[in-house]
Amino acid sequence: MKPSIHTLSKAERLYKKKAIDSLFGGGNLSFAAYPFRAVFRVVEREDTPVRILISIPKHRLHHAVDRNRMKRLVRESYRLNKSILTEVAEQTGSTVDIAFICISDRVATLREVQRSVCKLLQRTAEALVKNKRTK
RNA sequence: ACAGUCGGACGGUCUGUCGCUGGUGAAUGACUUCAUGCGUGGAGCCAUAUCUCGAGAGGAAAGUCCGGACAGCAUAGAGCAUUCCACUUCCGAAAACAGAAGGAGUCCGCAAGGGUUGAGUCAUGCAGAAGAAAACAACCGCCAGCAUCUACCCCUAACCAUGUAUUUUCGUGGAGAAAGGGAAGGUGGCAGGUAAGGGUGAGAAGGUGAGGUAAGAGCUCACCAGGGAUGUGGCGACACAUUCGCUGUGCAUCUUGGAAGCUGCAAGUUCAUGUAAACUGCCGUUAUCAGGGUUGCUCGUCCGAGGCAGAGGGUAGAACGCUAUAAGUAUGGGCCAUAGGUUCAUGGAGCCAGAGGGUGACUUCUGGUCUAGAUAAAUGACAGACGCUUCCCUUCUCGGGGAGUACGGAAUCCGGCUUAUAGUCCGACUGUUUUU
RNA sequence: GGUCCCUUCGUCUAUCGGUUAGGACGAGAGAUUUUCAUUCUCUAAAGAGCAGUUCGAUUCUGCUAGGGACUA
Repeated sequence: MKPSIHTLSKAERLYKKKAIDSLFGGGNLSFAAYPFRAVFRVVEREDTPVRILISIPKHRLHHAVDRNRMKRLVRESYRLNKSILTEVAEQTGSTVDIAFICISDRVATLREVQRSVCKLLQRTAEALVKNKRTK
């Protein structure tokens, strides 16, 4: 096992404006698991199997310090648990764009964030498998 | 001891595991080029699920309230507007400011201290409600004069009573005119004087008291507040003295002096990708005016054959700007009274640039270097220990346990201001109480 | 990041520094009606917060909080 499996480089992040517009514009599937909501979309295979985006609305957490803290917690829990989704995506041979959106008004603990992110990743993986079967 | 004032400094530390950003060196891979004995080797450049090394938020990074650097555009000139500043002197590691320091006036505080600001007001306009009136006047009221009236009061003749006395007369008391005199009063009278009073208000002709007057009035005087002039002191704001009776409050406008070109790193530059030189309406096209530049307007001036508006189409990826090309420490000294910080010098090892030496690893000299540079936006997460504050148990300490450990995250860069901050430290002071 | 703007009854809004802050919709009470609706009458209800300037602040100034627009 390679030591660098829990990583998060720029290639794993979603930063192109077009991709973000299509992710939020069309009717893509979404799940909610407090304190987060996930939106995802399956596209043709590119370099990386999964690309993520984290969004903390300013009108929910006013201070920049709180937003930074929340975003870092999400990044950390995704980094430690991303194998749930990446393995499925590798098998199906497509790229998944997924966005995590904060729907909480206060800063959560690491345990809450980790539970939420794991749940969202599992449900996304299930939906991905189902989507491939229907095809 | 308690309470308080001002100024300044700090604002966690260590270990482990896993990550992020950009960088040095190595390794691997792709491409270009040179050499070639076609096996490869050298150089350049790019990349990374690799390795190594060291770096990575603040005192306010915040608010965006001032000012500057920097960038683009603009800039012959004249006039008029507009905005900002406004007690005074002075200051700088580049400059500027609404900044710092010292000083002045004024208000608050027992005090240490703190807040605040007067450019000018001659002319113009306004001032709700209340009040007679908001400064021009008018009204009520007060007052000497003139006219007129009086049933009231006083004096007096005649008259009555009484006393004295021969009588005239005289004294006392009463009564008393339509005549006379006096005093006082009246009149919705006349023509005047009235900065007292009319109690309301932020403000009522500067305030208080005395004199004065028909009544009053800085009309006069004393004291106090302000202003003008003169003199003295001060660089100055101002202060003090003398003198002049000069004196309502607030706001706006106006006037005076000074300053200001506009936009802001999403400025601006380059590469890549892509589209519509199409459509509709209006104005104009060779001699005067469509339109544009000239900071907001006008004049003037320059350009000028296309311009303006509507409705739409397309891109939004990357690089530069951009964080010096290049590091942290140890010792000693100076400065800020001290805490902490800052600066200078030196030492050895390190890095960068240039020059020189050596076949080469490398080395010598000179100069420099104290470092965040992300871009859907890194600087982190978790665990443990320590430190600090406070509480409880034990109590001489030691020790054990619980709780807390703030405000807040760079976005081109600096100098200020303002606002938010758990806790700690240093210096200079003030007041009260107790003891000596 | 930069440049600007706005906060007034429950909602939408008006206001030249000077009354008891006006209006519409909505709410409540009453009248009309057999009842409901309509209609009519009446009532309650507001200056984002804290300071400053002023005799007096919703209005002017500063700070704080919240909301919005434009800008490659």
